[in-house]
Amino acid sequence: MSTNIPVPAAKKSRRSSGAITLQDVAKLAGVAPITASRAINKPDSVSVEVLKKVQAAVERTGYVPNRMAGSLASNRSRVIAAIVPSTVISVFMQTVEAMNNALFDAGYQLMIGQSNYSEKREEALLEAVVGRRPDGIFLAGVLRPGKARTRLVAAGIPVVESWDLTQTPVDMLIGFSHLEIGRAVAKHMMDKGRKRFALVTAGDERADRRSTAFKQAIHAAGLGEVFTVNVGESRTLKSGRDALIKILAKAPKTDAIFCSSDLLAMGVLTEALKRGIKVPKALAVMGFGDVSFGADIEPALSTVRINGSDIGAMAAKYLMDRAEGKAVNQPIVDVGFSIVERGSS
Amino acid sequence: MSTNIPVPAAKKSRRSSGAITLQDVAKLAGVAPITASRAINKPDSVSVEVLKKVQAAVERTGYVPNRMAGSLASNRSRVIAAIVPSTVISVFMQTVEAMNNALFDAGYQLMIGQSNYSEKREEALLEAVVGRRPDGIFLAGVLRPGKARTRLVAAGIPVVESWDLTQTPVDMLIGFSHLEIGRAVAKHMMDKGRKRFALVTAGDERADRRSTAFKQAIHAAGLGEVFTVNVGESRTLKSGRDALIKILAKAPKTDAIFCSSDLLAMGVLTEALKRGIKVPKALAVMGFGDVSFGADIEPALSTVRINGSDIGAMAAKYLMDRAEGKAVNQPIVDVGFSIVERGSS
DNA sequence: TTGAAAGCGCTAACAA
DNA sequence: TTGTTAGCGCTTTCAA
Repeated sequence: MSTNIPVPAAKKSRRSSGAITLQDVAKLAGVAPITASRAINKPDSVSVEVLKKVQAAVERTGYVPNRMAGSLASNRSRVIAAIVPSTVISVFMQTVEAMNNALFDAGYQLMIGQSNYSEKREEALLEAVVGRRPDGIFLAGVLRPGKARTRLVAAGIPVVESWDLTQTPVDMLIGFSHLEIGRAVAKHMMDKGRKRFALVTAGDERADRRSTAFKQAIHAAGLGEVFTVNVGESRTLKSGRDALIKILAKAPKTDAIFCSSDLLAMGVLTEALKRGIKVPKALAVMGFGDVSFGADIEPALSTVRINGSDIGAMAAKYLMDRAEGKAVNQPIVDVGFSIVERGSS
Repeated sequence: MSTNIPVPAAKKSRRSSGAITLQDVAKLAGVAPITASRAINKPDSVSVEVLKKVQAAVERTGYVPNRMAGSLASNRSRVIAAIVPSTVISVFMQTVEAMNNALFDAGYQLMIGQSNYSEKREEALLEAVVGRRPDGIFLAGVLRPGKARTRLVAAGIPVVESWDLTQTPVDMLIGFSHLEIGRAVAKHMMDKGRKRFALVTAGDERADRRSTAFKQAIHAAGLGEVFTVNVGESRTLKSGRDALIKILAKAPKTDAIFCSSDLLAMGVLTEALKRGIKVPKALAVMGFGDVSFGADIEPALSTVRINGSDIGAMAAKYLMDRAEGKAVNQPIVDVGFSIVERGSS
């Protein structure tokens, strides 16, 4: 039995990958490569007859277009890159999920890089990512001035910075104010009649800003020192437990604790539970991020809610719009936050 | 002041992206493009003099190599694609994190797709991903026979399937036996003297297999029915709480519950705590996955531990080895699991 | 509606 | 060690 189906196993030339190409499909369909390309990408621009022939050829050969070649020729990769500090139990993953869903539906693909909260690594990642010529870059955070920032501006790739505000975004920005969050949490706690405050905070810049604003608001109200435990890179539940132990030892009269993440707050709750400290009666606890299960633990965790999915969906839309040459109406968006009062405060 | 630095703003040709190219760098350095390429990619293969000139030109122009063009020419993308069911609080993210770290260090990039536990979407994702010509594909799970599988085999791209075992992997496999896990958990609980069992399980195939094996082991020991709550797609802590309520209503004598995820198990623990049910005295609870904070909650969660990071690191290594033409010694690996006995069982 | 030609920016292959 | 040439597989441009 003879067949015209190209045999991928037998490489055609030294350099070829051996895979079925548009060329093969075109030959089989008896049309020019560009016509086959049109039939596949813009079926409307081609006669029904040609369309059928090409589709048959695609089916028969199992042709999968090489998007890398297409991207090179069209200067559009349909790839969006996201750079996040962490991919495990991270508040950013909701955003990534929402982006990924929106992108997939539009035929885009997501590249992901994790900086592990290291600025140096973020720069290296950015450099690597720019080399891939993505149509857009999403950053969980705001880029500090520096080489990477300069380069990103020069590259002219659409960028969405997020999860923060700045007067000088590289390009687009979808964020909220950490300063206002610190104040709002302080106000919430003071309104509840709390008098002695503590902070449990991870060592990153945004958490620092929430903490600082929190402290300032407390001081402004004349409510004295805020005992602070910095857990550094250790953003674990265990760190939250240990932090409460420290607080109990050094500032035993504390009646309200603001944690820089929900996981840390859960640690505080866990340790409080173990020691029989009544929450919220004797101690109010608030987290940050609104982890999905925070509402269902006991006591339910009060927290600061950020609509991470919204950020992701908007970022995807903005980036794709820009990739397609459309202007983005409102390139700087403050999505705000909400104080979610539940059982723990 | 005159300068030879190419101006990216002024596009050179209609088609060009306008970015600095290797050509520009080569011209500025006074060498051929291929020589500039060598200076950048294999500095050892070039004279010190040339190296310096090229580096200076790169520095001066801010050149970032276009990896897409490089990939097309060399037929090596240095991209690995990972397809996972979910990216949020998912047991797979540890694996993704480990892969991402290993890949980044070697100059690779990770594309990520989420199937949302849908087989249909997984197929679509696979098709899209193959078009990007990644050097390797990582799958969280084993691919069922079907069109996608056939196509993947035909594409000849190195593949690692994972988190499961099969006699017929597409290519490489790094997994463990869900059947043995079900048995081991049953044995663990029976050894502890438990008599009446329940299951709280999400609606996916691997969880089903653990559950079935668990039930069979219980039956084989003559210990009667296992009351089962299927939470479907709702893999939340809340579902775990609701499940315990159901169990208490329909099978109140239950003294041991095996949950298909740690989050479900935490839900069971939470509800038990609220109702004053003593864990582990009156009720033993086990989860699956060993979420990072399971050891630090109260009571600490007994679970089945999978070394997700190991899977990720191995997968990255295997895939890169294969991309570089090396053979992989042991393409099928059973990484096993361990029963982690903590406070809840 | 279809096609021919000419790249996209890089590297493999071969030659000097 | 360096360079010339010829692609990689696709799409833009221009012409019929």
